[in-house]
Amino acid sequence: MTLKNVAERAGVSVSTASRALNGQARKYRISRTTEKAVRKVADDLGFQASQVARSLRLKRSGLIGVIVPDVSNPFFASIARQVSLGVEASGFSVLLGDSREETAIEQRLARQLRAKQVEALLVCPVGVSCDHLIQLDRAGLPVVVVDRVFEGIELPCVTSDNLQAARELAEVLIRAGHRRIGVLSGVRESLPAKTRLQGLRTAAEQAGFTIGPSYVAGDAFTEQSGYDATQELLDRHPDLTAIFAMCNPAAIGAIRALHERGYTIPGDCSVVAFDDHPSADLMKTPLTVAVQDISRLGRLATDVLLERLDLQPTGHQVDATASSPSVQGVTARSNSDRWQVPTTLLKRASVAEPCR
Amino acid sequence: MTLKNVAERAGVSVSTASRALNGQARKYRISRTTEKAVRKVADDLGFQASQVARSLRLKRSGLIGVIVPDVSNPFFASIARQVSLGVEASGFSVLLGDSREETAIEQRLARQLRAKQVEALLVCPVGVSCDHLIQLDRAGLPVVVVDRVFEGIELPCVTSDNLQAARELAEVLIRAGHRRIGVLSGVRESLPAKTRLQGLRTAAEQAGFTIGPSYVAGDAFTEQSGYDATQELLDRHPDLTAIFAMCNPAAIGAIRALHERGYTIPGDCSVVAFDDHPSADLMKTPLTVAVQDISRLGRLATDVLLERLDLQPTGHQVDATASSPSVQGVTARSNSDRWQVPTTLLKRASVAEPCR
DNA sequence: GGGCAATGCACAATCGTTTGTGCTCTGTCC
DNA sequence: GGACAGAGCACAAACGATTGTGCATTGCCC
Repeated sequence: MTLKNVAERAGVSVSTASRALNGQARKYRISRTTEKAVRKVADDLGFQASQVARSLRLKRSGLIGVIVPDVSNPFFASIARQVSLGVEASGFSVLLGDSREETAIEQRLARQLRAKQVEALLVCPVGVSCDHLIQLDRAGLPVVVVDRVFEGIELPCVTSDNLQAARELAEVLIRAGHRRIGVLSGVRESLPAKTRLQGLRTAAEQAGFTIGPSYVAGDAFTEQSGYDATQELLDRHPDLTAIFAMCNPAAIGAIRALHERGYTIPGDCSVVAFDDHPSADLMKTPLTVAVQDISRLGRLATDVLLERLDLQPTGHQVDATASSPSVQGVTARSNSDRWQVPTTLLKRASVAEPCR
Repeated sequence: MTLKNVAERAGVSVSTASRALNGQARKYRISRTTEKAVRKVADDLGFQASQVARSLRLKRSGLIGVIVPDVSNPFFASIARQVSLGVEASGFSVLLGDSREETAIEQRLARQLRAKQVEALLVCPVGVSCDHLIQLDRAGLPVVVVDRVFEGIELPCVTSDNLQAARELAEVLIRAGHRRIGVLSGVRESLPAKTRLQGLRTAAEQAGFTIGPSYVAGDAFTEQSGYDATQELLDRHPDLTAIFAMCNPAAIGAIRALHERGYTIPGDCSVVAFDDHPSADLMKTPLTVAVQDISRLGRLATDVLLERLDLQPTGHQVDATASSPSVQGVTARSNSDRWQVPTTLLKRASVAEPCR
């Protein structure tokens, strides 16, 4: 079914058929009679214009690339979902890429998606570098980075308000009296990890103590890393009274490690973490957590993306504020913007006063 | 960067450049010198052939559509992931669609994806009908259905071995002595729900009792449905001693409902369910479950898809067997095939002998 | 009735590839 | 030296849409 078929069967030229179907009838003075006729034929034949041909001509693919480290992780799945739903209204579809937490794959995917002519790229980067993304952006492919931000990244970034969240989370521990707090870090060089650590340390300083480097372990946002880091911390500081996990999987790992060592939570060791778990209330150890508003994160990212494409955002206006006035000098483009989404603190039973 | 630019800069024609880059040099007697020259220029310019133009010409988009009811559900996310990883090697990308559990949206997405010229569609249908999918398939767009299968669907389907799984799960309850078993059904008309119920009933019959319709409630694979259905069942049969949930979310809903009523698990009521939960061992109520091998499900579906596209499956051979000899007569095409993946039974503390 | 505006549509170029065919050389052999 | 084979490449037609422009026809007015 091509437009040509429709045109022939309607007894008009291809151009007329095209205009009739695209609502350009008035503009090009196609008579109502002709318009209806074409429409009817198209309906009867079940005609669907080839987006490929259309893309070629219009130089607009209607495709948005989304690259995440692991789609089966609900956090990223939710983001992918929000983007998918958000851009759909504007006629876009989402091309999905799973980088399996590897920068090399991320790069390959980015190239592959570019070849498919995606009009924009939304990436949750995996590694510590994203020169390839910056290059793409410079080459004219709008890139938006979500969650795993880096410093001086020169790309529009959407994240949670990690500083504030970390501070609040830390204060829960500090007010309960904890001073020897172990930190399960995510990817060290990533901005979320750095910012959260900074938030924690700020809170500690205000309470009159510091958290030394030996109290920080781990280097990935994974359960395994949380488990290993906890073991490491407990070896180094058997007198640890609390654990501050930078993501939920790490907290799960910590719980496993603590259980293995016979520690009770929060009796022997309190635990707080970033990100909630859908059925947290049914867990043996209901964690006190800083909840990221994932769907808002996804929506915001989508809006930033659509804005960069000069399209109307999807209805829910971009309600976060660009925070940092300007990053590292460089060109004063809008792509040094940072967008932040507030988090919610959820107190649960995993924090008690230290008994040691 | 178009091929034309490359060609000009290399001092050759577009056709020569094309062939040089596509490994057709030998076939069309392009000299090695020219070939290398073209390659170099392309590299220098960072040339990437437009997949859009290429698609138009070759009538192959390199796109696979994946439609699931809810990407943020780890079950579907995992499937999407496997497909994404599996087809990537063959140069395909995945176009993602989220039907939000609504047939109307599913239909719209299917049309939209078809317009984008996807070469195949993998769908986890939401509703009770999928005529639109059958139509697409008839129209030449290969469709593969996963998980939410229907009877007489006339499309290749990939599911878990629900009959066997349900039987095993039921036997855990029956051996413990349960006879009054409440069933939290998923979408009633869906084959998974029917098959699982059948498996349960078969096991019951062998044990010499039956499960009447009043012991079955619920009509969706969701937590809410599980919660409501549990309340309903307990109202109808206060003497219920066990609950058989057809999916994990429903089981979670059941747990909530049971807790609300002050029932203990498994003291007052045992619970078994389909699908596991990643950190099930950390739950207050570790459920006995039939675990679907989701990634194998996804891989198998991908392979079936690639086979329908006449491509080599992705390495891991299609190891499940087409079970039903033939469905409902109709054309003896291969698209009446059923593929099944075995499940694993995981016994945990949620089952005890009935005390009432 | 001739001029002019408005109406209604078709022609053809274009987007960036792929690919069948045909043209021009160069060298070899008789 | 002319025929001929083969090597090496260019031409041009697709693929299926969009869109600027130009060609008819009609109606109206003076």
